[in-house]
Amino acid sequence: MNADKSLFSPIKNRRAFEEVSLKIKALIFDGILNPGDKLPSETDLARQFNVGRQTIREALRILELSGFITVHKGGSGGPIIKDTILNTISALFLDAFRMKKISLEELTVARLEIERVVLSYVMDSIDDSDIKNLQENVSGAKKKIESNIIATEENIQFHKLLAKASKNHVFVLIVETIMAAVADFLSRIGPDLETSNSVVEYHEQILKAIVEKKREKALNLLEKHLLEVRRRLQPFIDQEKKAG
Amino acid sequence: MNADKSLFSPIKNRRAFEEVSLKIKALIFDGILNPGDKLPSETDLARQFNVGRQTIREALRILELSGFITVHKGGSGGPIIKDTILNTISALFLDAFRMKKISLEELTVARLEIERVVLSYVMDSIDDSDIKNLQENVSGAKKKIESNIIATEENIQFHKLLAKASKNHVFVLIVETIMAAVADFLSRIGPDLETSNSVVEYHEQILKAIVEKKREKALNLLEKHLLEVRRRLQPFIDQEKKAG
DNA sequence: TATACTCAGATTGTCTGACAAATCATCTGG
DNA sequence: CCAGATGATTTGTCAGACAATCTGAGTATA
Repeated sequence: MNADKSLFSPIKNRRAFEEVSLKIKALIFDGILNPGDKLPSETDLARQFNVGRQTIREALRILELSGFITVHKGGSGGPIIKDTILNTISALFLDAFRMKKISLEELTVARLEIERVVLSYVMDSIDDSDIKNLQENVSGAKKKIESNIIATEENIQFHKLLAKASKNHVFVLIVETIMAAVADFLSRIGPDLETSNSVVEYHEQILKAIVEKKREKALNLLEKHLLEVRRRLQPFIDQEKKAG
Repeated sequence: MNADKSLFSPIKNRRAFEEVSLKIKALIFDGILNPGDKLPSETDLARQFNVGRQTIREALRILELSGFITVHKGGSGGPIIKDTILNTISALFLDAFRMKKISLEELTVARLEIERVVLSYVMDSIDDSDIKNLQENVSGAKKKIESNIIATEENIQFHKLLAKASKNHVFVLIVETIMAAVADFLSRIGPDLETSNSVVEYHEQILKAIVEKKREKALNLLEKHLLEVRRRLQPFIDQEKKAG
């Protein structure tokens, strides 16, 4: 029964707008269309593909949501090829988290393990530019805390910068995705100033250990930091389980 | 300059179809619409939202691509709420891989590290049903090999089943995503029968070690297996670097 | 009774034409 | 050289129409 599928592929089930979006995607994959390039206007595309404008628009919606293009209104506007496709993935993951397909506990467990791995790569691959970015992040966060302002944004960013220092796009993608979900959750519970301060202090120590090339110390600090985060989230995890 | 954004949020920059898709998404998040539920027809939705049908269609395209709904033609067809949103993420990741935003080397490195972590969780959380699935997978692959048929599909599936046994949806998602990219790559280079056979033998040994609860042995086997895979891919990694 | 066929209704898929809104490049007056 | 008006371009949206497709009920047939 499995053989049928490979022997008789569907004749032509695709809708026109799918066909169009696939064709444009193929042009991008093949390097014929490159980031920054402008696509023709909707009317032109409709004429060239010999379909209606509505069909083109639905194809553009797909390409837009997939992160391949952005669309601008007005004179000399229109669709242009984007260079960043990666960040669109986090949005979908966040949807999944919101739909409770992923629990807070699963998220924190996975985060702990993955960040540990990432940090061990960071120890070998970090460069001066990464260190500078991280230092600016921490000092910016400290400044906020001194003015009694919660530094959630910087604290999330710290982990993304760390991932970037691993020089592996897969790690970057995974961490960004996880942190997007974490940020969404934090925005709902609203962390207090004292927590935010404690987090910044951990970040500072971790960064210091990284700069001093003290591998074990950095890993231990990260683990303590994330376990501490986990401890603070525990009530919510319990609550989720009870509601589940 | 950052404050502006939070103090004065845009009045109403959203396009109508975005508004519609967000509203429907919200209904799903809030549990008012549940998987299996049917949405009204496009014409009805247009009337209820007081917009044109084209606007509704563009909103539906977004929801469809995001994995929230499927759409069926014909009588008593129309859009219905889906229950699986997770698998749509792999598709986007695959796009990123194809666009060379992610290199084969980054992918194999990340895979090695993540599968190692996942396996260590599997050792504690695996149950009889998982073991049964894995055993069926391996025996199915062996049968194929005996008939001189390459068992790529089963070999990919093995790692997904392993992730599932970790009982953590985040791990499942990450592994499925990575394996989708691996499968795409393998389909392009077409692995030979001998490689496929070697892979199946590794899987068999790994599964045996898991069942026997020999943690270290299982982890060592997995590492050897993935390093072996890496070795076989090395020519392509070099080639990619040269082309870079 | 059970099976196969037909047909009407519903729904998506697509095209065309139209107009409003937004944006940019250019021109114009100071 | 700069500020504002202006026209052209392009997206965003609506309305109406028709084809393609699917469902399900009804009907004929064995």
